Amino acid sequence: MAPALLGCVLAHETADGLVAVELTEVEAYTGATDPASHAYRGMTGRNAIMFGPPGHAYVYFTYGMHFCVNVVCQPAGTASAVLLRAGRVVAGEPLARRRRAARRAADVRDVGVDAAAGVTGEVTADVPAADITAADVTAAGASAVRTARDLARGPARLCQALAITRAQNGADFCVPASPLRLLPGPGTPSVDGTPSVDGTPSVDGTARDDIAADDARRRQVPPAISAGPRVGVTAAAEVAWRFWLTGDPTVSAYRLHKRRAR
DNA sequence: AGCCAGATGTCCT
DNA sequence: GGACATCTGGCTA
Repeated sequence: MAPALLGCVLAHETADGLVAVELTEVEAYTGATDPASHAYRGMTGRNAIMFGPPGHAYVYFTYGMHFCVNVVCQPAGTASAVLLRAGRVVAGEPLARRRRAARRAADVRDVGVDAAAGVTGEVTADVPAADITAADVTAAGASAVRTARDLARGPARLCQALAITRAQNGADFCVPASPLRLLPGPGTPSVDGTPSVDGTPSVDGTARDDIAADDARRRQVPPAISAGPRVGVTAAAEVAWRFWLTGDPTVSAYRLHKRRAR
């Protein structure tokens, strides 16, 4: 299921508008046989959704501040899920950018940087990085999201960009009327390996050059899929169940898990 | 590339 | 009561 989800489009429509991402990175967790899975030790209040029917969202809260979303993949009774780790924004980029910038400004304010108070609405989306001075960065809240690639690059960033929280835990990805939907995308291979042409969503006009160039490339060459160890897990750290679109700039950086000192 | 803080839910002893 | 987490962003070197 995990590599099959690459190239599919995850869309979430809220009162603020629609944001959609093409999935570029995922991780598989098999449940009862997988020491890294939340379901490894059986059902609990948190992981109950994973034991339910497939096609639903399992959302969990971690590190005291982040949400991550999984797709439940096995029939009811068998816990198994695919973590959605990263994607490229293909619709609603301005809204995604506002959500990410708002989160960053809040973080900065919380640690007492007054400059963050001035951050509102759009950030420096079209300013070349070289033109941004250190003072500008500080004035903008030290950390405005400046590149399209980072909007959903990482599981918690993806949830921020799509406004996925605990409220979406258990949501059905496969109901056409649902605000949260999972759809075939431009990079979704057909059964014989030929990329599908139908149903290609239009990219709204604000995509950055690096993303646009990569979009153009992937329309000509079917994206290759790479596999490697999962990020941030201690148990079963060697299992290569992380899958991503080879060379895609929106794939997150690999980080070895580090245990926190007391 | 590596180290660190942040902030809280979850699950174990 | 306590360890740790399917993470991110800022900093140092």
